[in-house]
Amino acid sequence: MRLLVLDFLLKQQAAVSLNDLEAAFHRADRITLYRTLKTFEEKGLVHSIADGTGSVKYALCEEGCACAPEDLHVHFHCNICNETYCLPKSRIPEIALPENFKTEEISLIMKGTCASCS
Amino acid sequence: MRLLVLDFLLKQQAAVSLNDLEAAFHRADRITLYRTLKTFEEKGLVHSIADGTGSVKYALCEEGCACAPEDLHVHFHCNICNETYCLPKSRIPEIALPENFKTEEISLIMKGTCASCS
DNA sequence: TAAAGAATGCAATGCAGTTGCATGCAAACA
DNA sequence: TGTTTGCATGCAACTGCATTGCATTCTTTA
Repeated sequence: MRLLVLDFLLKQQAAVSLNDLEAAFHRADRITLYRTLKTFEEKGLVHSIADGTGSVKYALCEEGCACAPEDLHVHFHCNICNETYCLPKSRIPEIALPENFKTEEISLIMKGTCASCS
Repeated sequence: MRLLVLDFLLKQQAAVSLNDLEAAFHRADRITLYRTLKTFEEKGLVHSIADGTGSVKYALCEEGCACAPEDLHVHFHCNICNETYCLPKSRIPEIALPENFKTEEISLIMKGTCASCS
């Protein structure tokens, strides 16, 4: 089952939600898919993206992607096709913070129209 | 009631969730507070922040804050005190996007430790 | 004062995420 | 080879937050 999910993820251009997975594997149980994603996330295979749509998306980590602050990329949510894409080439620039603020995580979500829909 | 909520918001340093409001106004109905926030948001008085904690936070808009892409500030969520702050002085820098991607909204959430908790 | 419109409160719904428990499979071990 | 142990799967149920419908109350205005 996990192999099937991994295979499915490899074929995706966009990040997938639990619902997407469920639709693709209608024979499998929602819970199993959920736990599969959680396991993948723990092992560092995928990272989760809260794109503000209410449902968390998951995408495969790139080679050497530690999903750590120093290796963060931008996520783009298209309002037309409702897909969320990783933009590994768009790095998050350094942000000036007030004194004594320590960053552990950064999440940058852009919303608009993607290349396919414009 | 709306005046009370507005007054409460004015006193806050951090963004408030619906639960925060409910705790502060335990005499008022959750739904009323919810609709009050929605109304404020529609009118441009507050902006909503999805900080990834599962509950949406609201904060008063600054003077002249159009909450538009060109006027976006950073939000900071402290993992210790669980508060979410607006950092109006930390502007979101220009991000290089792939060809034909059009941005309409940007949301940048940083997580870590705030000044009070460090 | 009467009527119209808006605000409030109660109840109920929907959805996403999550957990507990029982079952089944498969590898490790005696 | 038979047993045991651990993990994966599936079902059911629960939680929390957001949201809507409907009835009631308040306010405004003619």
